[in-house]
Amino acid sequence: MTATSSTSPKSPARTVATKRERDPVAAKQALIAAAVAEFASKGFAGARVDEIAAAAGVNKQLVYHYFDSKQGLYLVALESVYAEIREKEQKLTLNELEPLEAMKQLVAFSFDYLAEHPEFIALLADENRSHGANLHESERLQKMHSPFIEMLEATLERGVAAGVFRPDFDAINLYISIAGISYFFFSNNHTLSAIFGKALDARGALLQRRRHVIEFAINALRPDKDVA
Amino acid sequence: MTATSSTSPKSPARTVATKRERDPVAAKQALIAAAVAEFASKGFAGARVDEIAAAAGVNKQLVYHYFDSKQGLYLVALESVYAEIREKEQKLTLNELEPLEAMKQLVAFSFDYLAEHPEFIALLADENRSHGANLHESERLQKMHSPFIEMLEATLERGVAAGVFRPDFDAINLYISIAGISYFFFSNNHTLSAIFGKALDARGALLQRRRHVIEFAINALRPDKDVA
Amino acid sequence: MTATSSTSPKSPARTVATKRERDPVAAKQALIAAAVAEFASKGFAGARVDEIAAAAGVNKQLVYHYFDSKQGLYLVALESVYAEIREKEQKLTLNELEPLEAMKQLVAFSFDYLAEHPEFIALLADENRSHGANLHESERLQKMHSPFIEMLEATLERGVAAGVFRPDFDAINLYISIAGISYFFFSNNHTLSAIFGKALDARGALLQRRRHVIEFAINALRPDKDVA
Amino acid sequence: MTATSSTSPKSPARTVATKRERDPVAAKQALIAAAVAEFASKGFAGARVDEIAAAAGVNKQLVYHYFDSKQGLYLVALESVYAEIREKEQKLTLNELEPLEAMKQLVAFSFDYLAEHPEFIALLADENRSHGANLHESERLQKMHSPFIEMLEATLERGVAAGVFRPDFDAINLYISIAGISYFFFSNNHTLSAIFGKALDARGALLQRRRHVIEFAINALRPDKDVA
DNA sequence: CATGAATGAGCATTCATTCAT
DNA sequence: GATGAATGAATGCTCATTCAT
Repeated sequence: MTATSSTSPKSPARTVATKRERDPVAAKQALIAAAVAEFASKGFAGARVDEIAAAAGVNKQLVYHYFDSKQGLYLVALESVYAEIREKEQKLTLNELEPLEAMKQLVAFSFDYLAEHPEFIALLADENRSHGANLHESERLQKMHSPFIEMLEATLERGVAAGVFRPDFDAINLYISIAGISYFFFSNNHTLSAIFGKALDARGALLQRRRHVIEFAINALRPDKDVA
Repeated sequence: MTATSSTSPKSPARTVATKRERDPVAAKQALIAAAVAEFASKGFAGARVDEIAAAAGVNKQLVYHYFDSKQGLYLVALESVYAEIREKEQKLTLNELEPLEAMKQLVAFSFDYLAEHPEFIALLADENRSHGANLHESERLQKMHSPFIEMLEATLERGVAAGVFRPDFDAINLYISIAGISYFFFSNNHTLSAIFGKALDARGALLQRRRHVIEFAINALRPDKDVA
Repeated sequence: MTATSSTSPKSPARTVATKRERDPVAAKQALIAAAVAEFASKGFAGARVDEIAAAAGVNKQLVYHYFDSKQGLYLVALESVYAEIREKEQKLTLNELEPLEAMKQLVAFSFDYLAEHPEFIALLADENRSHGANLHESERLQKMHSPFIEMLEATLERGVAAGVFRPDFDAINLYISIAGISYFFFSNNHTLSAIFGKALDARGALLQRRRHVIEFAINALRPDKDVA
Repeated sequence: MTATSSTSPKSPARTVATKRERDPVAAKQALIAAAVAEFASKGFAGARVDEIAAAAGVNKQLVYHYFDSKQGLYLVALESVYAEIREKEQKLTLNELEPLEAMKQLVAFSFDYLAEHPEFIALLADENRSHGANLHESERLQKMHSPFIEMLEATLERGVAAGVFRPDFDAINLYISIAGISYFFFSNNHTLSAIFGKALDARGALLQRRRHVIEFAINALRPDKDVA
């Protein structure tokens, strides 16, 4: 990666002293990206600082320079995956859609995001095994409130008002249920495939699951009857 | 746990107690129990053979004597937690209940089991991070077919026939959805608590979730309308 | 090996109580044979008691029962290979041959024995690395005087008297030289093969070496001149 | 040995001495020297990485840093002893001597080198027990062709041409014989001493053997007769 | 900032040996 | 005697982290 190229070792005029041969920001980003990948595939304990540095193409010392410790790097990696999903969530604009369609998009989004970000799931799993210790430590993470839950709440209310959603569900439980039907499929894809003897990571199974998830969630939300 | 059971010192007065109750089966069980706990709380890579042996109250070498390697012990630990849930599943007798009630019990069971067995979730998570590698290796695990899915299928069919369940869902997707709404709540309890700023592991939150889960699932299963 | 067969567990009359289900002598022999092989191929430190017992088809405990320790077994193994060569040496009857022919046979014997007993060389090498520690410990080994050296001495004297051997060599130095030209070829066969890029363990190389060895030794022994 | 050399503390007054002289080359050399000694006296399997590092006065991890594994260190140790003898051999200049004298020097050299380098013998022995496995692996070792054999061949040819050596011996066999009469004396010094009840490692025995070795070899090389 | 060297604590695993049955 | 269980002291090797340049 960030190779040693970058020419000009001793340029006659070192105008900008702050920016030397390497780009600190790029190095940092490379480390975080490598960390996310390594922590996701090996877990915190299984991940190796050496390999993260090597994968990022930087010296191991930089890890300690920038992040103090393996733990520190893990924290930033965690923040980075959270930041990314929050950013994606921001882009959802549902207020103009009618409740049913908006809800479908929310369900679809939570499915699609997980489908494309297995590292998010892996990091979450490790974080939960350690009782969310890092989450509690990070102030930044605390502040990254999810707009998703608010959109969901707004959409839910609109739908209830419009009579297309049943009023029994609170937003948090609904969120967990909607996320859960997608999350479990991805988080446990391998064990489920083994148990059912069916390749649930195949393209077909994925698309089929996506349809089911939306249908299942929407149906659960439907009001009891269209009482006359 | 630490096999302190083992009643009956045989002779009422044993002047010099044998240093250790020589009981291979107990030692093995103690190791497995300790392994389940350690692997669940630290993950495979984070778990320490030393600590497992210490927790089991046996010599570390016995791990290798009985299980060949840390990996071997992990495999048996995994099998043991699977065996336990399969055993519990066997005890469910739903054929005499009417479909709706049977389905409620299935949903409740999948919630209650996870509530009481956080180590099951933790081991599953680690296993999925490694792409179910151990699951694939173990023949015993392959043979531990879940009766749950069959019960679910039978119940689903009965309910569809009786007109109380919609016919659109296949059993596998339904299973994943039902399991998912419970699983995600427990597997991600800590991160969810942090995000929502709400103690989701509190007794009240648990009971409330349980009610929601059943209601959500049952509702999703309801047929489209009671068309006249 | 020494299988569990051996029938008749509870014969009505256990006349000979000393000989039970197994044959202690056979077990001991099997252990020694296995030990010779294992120690020869792995060295003392590299040899594994477990594997020796397994190869002998007996329980590991027997090693300690019969030989006290790994070291004890090694000692007996060493004695056994010495005993074997001494026994073979005993069978040489050279007094009736004329000195030259007798000497040729001595040289040939020392070559042939080594050719057929690589384990002897291997054990000697390990023993010498540890400064012959075991040799010094064993009284039995001390007593196993080699008849070879005496035969050599007698033959040498006869030849000198007959004018066919030069008188300058003492028997011990001669013995070492004769043994050395064969021993080095076998003991260092692999490194020599590597250095010379030639398979010195091939049948042809062996026969050629045998001829050379005899010729070289006999020639060295020839008196200075047939001075008139 | 323990790299205490390293003169020059540069600045005359260094208030706080650096904890350890940071000198990779010295550390490496110290490790190799310690490895040669340890492997020679204990064999590969008996040698302890801990003790090698301790003897070299460096951290154990450096073994793995520089040599990857115990095996890797062993290989380098082996290469180092080979390199040393090759270097010594290079210094022999025999072309100007007459064949007989040159041959005497060759024989004497092969005796003297072994006399002074018991570790060479010990490492060779272990290497041969493992069928020269390491020798085959090392490219560097393959390339360290011995000039000795070529000198021997040249000297032999010159002597044959001059009529002072018999023409029957090929250089390889001759090399093995010459090396063998010295090697065996040293390699098996302890067992020979035990068998003969004579301290063959004593100064006197050594000198006497040296004389014998030269005489024996030269005599073996003499042509059949000074035929008139 | 960058780099290789160095450290120390720890980790899975091995092994000769002993114990209990 | 025979067997599996058990032990404790290692043993080769790893890893996060720090140092020196």
